[in-house]
Amino acid sequence: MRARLYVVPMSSDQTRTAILTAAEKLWAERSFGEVTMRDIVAAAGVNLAAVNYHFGSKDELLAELFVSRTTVLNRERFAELKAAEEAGNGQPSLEAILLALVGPPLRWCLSPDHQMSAAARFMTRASVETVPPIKKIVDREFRHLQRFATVLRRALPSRDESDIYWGLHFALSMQRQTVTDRERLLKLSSGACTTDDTEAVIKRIVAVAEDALIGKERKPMSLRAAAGRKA
Amino acid sequence: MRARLYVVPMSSDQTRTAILTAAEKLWAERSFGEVTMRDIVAAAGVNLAAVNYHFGSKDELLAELFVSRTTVLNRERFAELKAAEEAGNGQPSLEAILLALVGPPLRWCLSPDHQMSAAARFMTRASVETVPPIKKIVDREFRHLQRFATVLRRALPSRDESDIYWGLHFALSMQRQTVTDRERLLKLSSGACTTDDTEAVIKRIVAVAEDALIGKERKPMSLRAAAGRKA
DNA sequence: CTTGATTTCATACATTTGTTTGAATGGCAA
DNA sequence: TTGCCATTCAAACAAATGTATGAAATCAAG
Repeated sequence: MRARLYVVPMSSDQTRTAILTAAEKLWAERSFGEVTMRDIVAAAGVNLAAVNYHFGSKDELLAELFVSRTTVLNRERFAELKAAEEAGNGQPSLEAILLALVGPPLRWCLSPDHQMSAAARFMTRASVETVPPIKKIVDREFRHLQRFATVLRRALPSRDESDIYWGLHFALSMQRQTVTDRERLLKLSSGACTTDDTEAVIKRIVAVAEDALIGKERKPMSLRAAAGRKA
Repeated sequence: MRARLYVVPMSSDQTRTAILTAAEKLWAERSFGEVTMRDIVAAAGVNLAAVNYHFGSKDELLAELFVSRTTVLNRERFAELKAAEEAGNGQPSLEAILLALVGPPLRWCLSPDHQMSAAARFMTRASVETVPPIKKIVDREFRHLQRFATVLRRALPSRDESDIYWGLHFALSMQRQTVTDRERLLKLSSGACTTDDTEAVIKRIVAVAEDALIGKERKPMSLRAAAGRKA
């Protein structure tokens, strides 16, 4: 083909976007330190100096990308939550709350759109990253989770504080590990655990999280020695 | 103090152990690439060349450490599983199976012993690492999880293949995220979610995993719009 | 077309990285 | 002691990393 010996300059925004896209894709699969600037610019098809020119530094690129995604994710979550609140006259159902919490990131991850899928994996990977710019942003995330805790508390007045937070923690645990381990789970189960039906997966996780939060007024039927009650 | 200007040579084993201990502690908190050999040898109080001399390379150090911990962890898990099988005349209870799966790593993590605690965090961090030597070892882990899947299948003959693996996945999800997010959860809940009572935490996770695996013959009582059945 | 600001580019820079080297040190058996 | 092997050590190595530089190229306005 008529290879471009000299790359035709993109409009500034195109270069920025190309970098962000490439970086996200790479960081979705490898950790921050393992992805070099040269990897990024190669994948983006731009010059090495472009990252520093447009973002200042590698750290700032990561921060900007992470903030950007976090903002969108939170917007989606709270939009769903708000819709559920209105549908329930101010008091959303437990199921609706959990759907608003774990639905958006799972839909990203399981989406056939590679970009969204990468975004979800990037976010979960970045949130365990210990590089300074991330830690700061992740800490800010607390505020958002607190709001979910508040709504959950109202929906489950009989449960005490720790039950609420443990339930929140378990819901997020399943969501996050599903994002990161989707492939592994598929292999482990020899293909039994597909994630083709996104909403089915989400419902499955929400159902378990519901049970975790509601507690056990369920009585077992099968072969189970009397499960020790919480000491 | 009488500082050793020239470090008194340790017996070979002491140096090896010091390196392993230091590396594990550092890798429990930062990712593979973010911890340098100089960090490790400084923390271990040994010479820079010691790592290469005793382990060959940074990769091999990581691999040896990871294999070592994995071996011990699996031994503990299967010892508990075997004990449960014998106690149940070949058929361990669902609770016992899950206890054998998530109990050991959680006991490590929540242990007051800093070494064990670091080991647990190191393992979960390492298992998401993408550096080649780890990927190979993690893949080998499949065999072990398969054995848990087999036992679970026998304990729950009515549930189909995917339910078993999803349940396994959820149990491990909660276990892993609890190991990595213990501190965050404590802060998020303003101290409500303590992990002082290790066995209580384990029971909590096992209980949720049980519910996930048994399914829902529970009927809700509270304010819940008819939960949409799987479309 | 010319001008001036913006963006791209090849190249170079200073650090930091994992690793290697060869001399020095220690313990221990002969 | 002597000699030998394993270990430790300071120093240096090449390679890779993030960043900076100044010239070239591009674009938009006059």
